[in-house]
Amino acid sequence: MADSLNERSQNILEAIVEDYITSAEPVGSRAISRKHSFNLSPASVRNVMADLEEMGLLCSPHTSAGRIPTGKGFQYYIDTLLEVRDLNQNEKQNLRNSYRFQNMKMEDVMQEVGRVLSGLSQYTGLVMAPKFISTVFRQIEFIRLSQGRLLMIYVSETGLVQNKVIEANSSLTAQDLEYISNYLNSELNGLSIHDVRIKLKEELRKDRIHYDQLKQQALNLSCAALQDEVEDQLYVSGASLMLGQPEFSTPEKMKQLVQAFESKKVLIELLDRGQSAQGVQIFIGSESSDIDLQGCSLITSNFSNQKGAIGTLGVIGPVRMNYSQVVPIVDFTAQLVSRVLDREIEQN
Amino acid sequence: MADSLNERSQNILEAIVEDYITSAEPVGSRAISRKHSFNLSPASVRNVMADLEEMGLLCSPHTSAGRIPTGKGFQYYIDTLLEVRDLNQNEKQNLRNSYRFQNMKMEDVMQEVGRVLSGLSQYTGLVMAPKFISTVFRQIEFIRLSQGRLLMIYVSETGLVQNKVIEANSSLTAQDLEYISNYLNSELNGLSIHDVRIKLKEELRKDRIHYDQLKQQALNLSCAALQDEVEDQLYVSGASLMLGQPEFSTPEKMKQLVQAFESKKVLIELLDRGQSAQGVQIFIGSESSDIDLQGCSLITSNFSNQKGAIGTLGVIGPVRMNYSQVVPIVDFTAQLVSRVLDREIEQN
DNA sequence: ATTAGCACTCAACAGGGGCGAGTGCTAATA
DNA sequence: TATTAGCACTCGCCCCTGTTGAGTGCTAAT
Repeated sequence: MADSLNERSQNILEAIVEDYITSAEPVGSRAISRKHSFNLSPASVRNVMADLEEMGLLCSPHTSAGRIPTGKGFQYYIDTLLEVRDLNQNEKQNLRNSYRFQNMKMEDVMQEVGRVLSGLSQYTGLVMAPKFISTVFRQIEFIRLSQGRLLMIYVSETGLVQNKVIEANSSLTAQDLEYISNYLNSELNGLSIHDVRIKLKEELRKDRIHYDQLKQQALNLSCAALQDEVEDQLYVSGASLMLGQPEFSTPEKMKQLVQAFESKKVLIELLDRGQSAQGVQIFIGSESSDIDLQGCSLITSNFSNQKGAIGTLGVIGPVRMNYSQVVPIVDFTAQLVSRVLDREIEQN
Repeated sequence: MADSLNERSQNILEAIVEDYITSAEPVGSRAISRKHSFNLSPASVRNVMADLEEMGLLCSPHTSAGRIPTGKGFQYYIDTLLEVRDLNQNEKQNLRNSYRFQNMKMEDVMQEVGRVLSGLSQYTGLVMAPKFISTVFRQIEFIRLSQGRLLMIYVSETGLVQNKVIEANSSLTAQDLEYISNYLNSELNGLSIHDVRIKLKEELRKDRIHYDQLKQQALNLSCAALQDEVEDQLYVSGASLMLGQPEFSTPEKMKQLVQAFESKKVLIELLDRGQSAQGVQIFIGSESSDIDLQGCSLITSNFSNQKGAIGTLGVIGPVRMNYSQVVPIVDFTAQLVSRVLDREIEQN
């Protein structure tokens, strides 16, 4: 239905959205008529604006103010009016140079990506590391802490390190632990955690009374170590940049925003929603959705290595965000990070 | 000099500080005269107040407002008037129950401590993990990533896991790496990183042309792995609680505060300053000190295990903070955490 | 030494008028 | 018939004003 807009209405809507993006203030008919050479008088523009308002694409904060785009208006703009140009070689190279991944461990790479995304966009950068369950097993080690407590260290294909403390009432010697980890490392190498879990279940079922006590132990331990879900890791960078945006200039809005960023839960849910999709995705935090992120938009893209471990990165900013600038940055960064992940994998 | 205050002045100063702590508003002579049974008229109180103002312990925001304590005033209050009562057994048990450390890895313990500190105090909780250089070596592992790149995993005595990517142009086999880590684990076990570094330097100097190629490699690798300084890990919890405090209710103050919390640098510097001291320390962010943390006070205490790895935890709140409530919490928590760290160490 | 009394100060609040940006409607125009 | 000039109207914003009330400093009396 919204596609039934004629060209003039589209042009005017586009002009309003873009003016609003730069000014953050209601846009009046006079400004549109003057700045953009439509050769239309303010009065004509007003007529079109009234139509757009009726359609729910614009609204006016009060009678004598200009119009601002509604969530729906932004949605329409993004869906049908926004043209995202690709970066040229020069810009790509600049972006590549912004990131310094040399000899960085995975956590630092994630953090660096967030920082750079935030710095380039001047909004808040988000990076969610690949979920534990989607990572590919590379190596596991057990280290004895105090009596009955082991430290498990897990390394994924891409060099992501996880550790966990597990209870183990039996007293295993250092040799036992070495044997166990060797056994697991040879058995589980190259499987995703998801597949690891399936395999472990099978093995445990098959060998209820295992001939080899130590192998039995190994299965038990790895079950304890790899079964539970691991909290998602989310890196938030440049949260304070959002506080500079006029839409969040009141103390209440600020507090709300900082709370939302701090708990991370809402953000993770939002990022999860885009995990199945490909390419850049845009979420508009309209009035309907989460209260915590009212007035925010999210531009995300997934990154992944060839083995399928998927993470998400993106930028969160005000709805009134410079989409045409940020979208290509997010897009290309996701590609870059995917390549970095693959670099970690041993070529054979 | 400030100690030359007579008893009445002290009482009045104390009353003002405590009123101000609960109300966050300038305290007038009338209120003091009425609420606290000094049997003094407002006029007499005013005379004393004028003296205290002259001494720099109080100030008035404007002529017709009450008085508020200056930084110096708070300092005096803390140094000579504040009585910190110990927690009774009941309260200690409650505090113990607030923390659930079972089967938590170190990072999670740190985070949990921050969360609970923040929750109990209703201010912002800070935890700085023991510095890398002060930790005691327990185990090191090397995992091959791609061609020429190794992942080093280091575990400290208390189960703190660090990892790092290092360049290694030589091509070492898995067996080589195992040999190397075994060698290092036996050589370096129980030494602090500080001592490890000294030992490595010595060894390298001694065996410039080492008879054993692999041992030489081991020394080189561990040098690369353990030489650099590692970024301090700081956990900040409940930053948004600070934004609810009236002293940070303006947008500018909020932004400033969030920025300071986000960069962490200022906080780390501040926490570092207290690392050498014992027991609870209080820093008042007076006008003179860091601009970023104006209006903030910091209550910290160090925690450590028997081997000497030192970390710091604490609470940051407005200068107008409830010291008598928060100080014992910070104190006892530090003791608790120290005990948890020791629990990790193998008893032999 | 303490206190009652009094004049004074000043932030906070509410009301009112002018300004200006912007709108909707209507009638004239190409 | 689509466009536009003109005009009355709306309403947020700003500035000025007067009032209120909490609190002070000073002085003289106790």
